[in-house]
Formats: sequence, C-alpha cells, structure tokens
Amino acid sequence: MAYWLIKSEPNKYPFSALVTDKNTSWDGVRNFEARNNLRSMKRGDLALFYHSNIGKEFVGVARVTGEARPDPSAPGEDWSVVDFAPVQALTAPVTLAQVRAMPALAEMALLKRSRLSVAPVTASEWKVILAAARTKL
DNA sequence: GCCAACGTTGGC
DNA sequence: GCCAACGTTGGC
Repeated sequence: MAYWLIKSEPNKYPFSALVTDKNTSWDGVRNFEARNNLRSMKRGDLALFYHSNIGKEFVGVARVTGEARPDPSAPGEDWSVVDFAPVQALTAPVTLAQVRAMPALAEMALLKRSRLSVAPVTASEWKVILAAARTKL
C-alpha cells in the first residue's frame, strides 16, 4: 500500500465536505506530474488531506476507493480523476510550520515540490505526521 | 494583494 | 531544441 498527499483549498473543498459527501471524485487536476501520481494510486492507498492557502495544515486522512479514470470535467482530454472516501480527521492538525520544523520531514514533497497538488508520501513521513497528529488508524 | 517558484506554451 | 513569456499555485 502506498501513501500520498492531496491538497485542496478549504474554501473550495474542505475535508469536512469529503466527510459529508462520503465519497468524492478528485477532479480538475491539470498538471502532468500530479495526474501521473493519481494514476499510480491503487484502491486502498491512503492520503493525507492538506488545506492549502487557508490553514496550511494536514487535517485528515482519505482512502482511495476508485482508481484513475478519465476526468469528466475535461472531455476528450487526457486527464484523470481518482475517487476518495474519508477515513478520519486528524486529532490535531499538523501545520506547514510543524512540518518545516521536523528534520524527518525535510525532504517531503510538500516542502520540496510545494506547487505539486498530488504527491507521494513515504512510509516514514506518514508515521511521523500521524504521530504529530496524535492519530491512530 | 503581492510575489516567488515553476510548469507550460509558443516563437524562432 | 532553446528560451522568453505567460499562467497558476501557494506562502506570506
């Protein structure tokens, strides 16, 4: 199983909306690398849900429930969506400042590739963040 | 609201 | 194939 991070601006689609919706199609990705990351996701993979711009923190965990398929918001174009369901909110959100402050997270894509909206997370990074979030799955 | 970073586009 | 211009993301 692989780990990922997905970013959303909370004024557009907050984690709470995923909780309400129970399932959502992650559409609108228009970056090749982010799209390729979506295509690498397998059912059952877990993703950290990050609020960009507002909050700037990890707030929850989501699970891949449906693997990549054509993005209906871009008919005829070569983009993909993946389906996610909420797993749980983090007990304590983990802020960008916290991530920056932890040496174990210095290489995270969130920091190194800050403009990439769908990115891989290593198993060790995953562990560190869930510990900081005081969250057990 | 500004601006840095950086991916993409298009002219040559 | 290079590179300048442009658009977008996301932090501040």
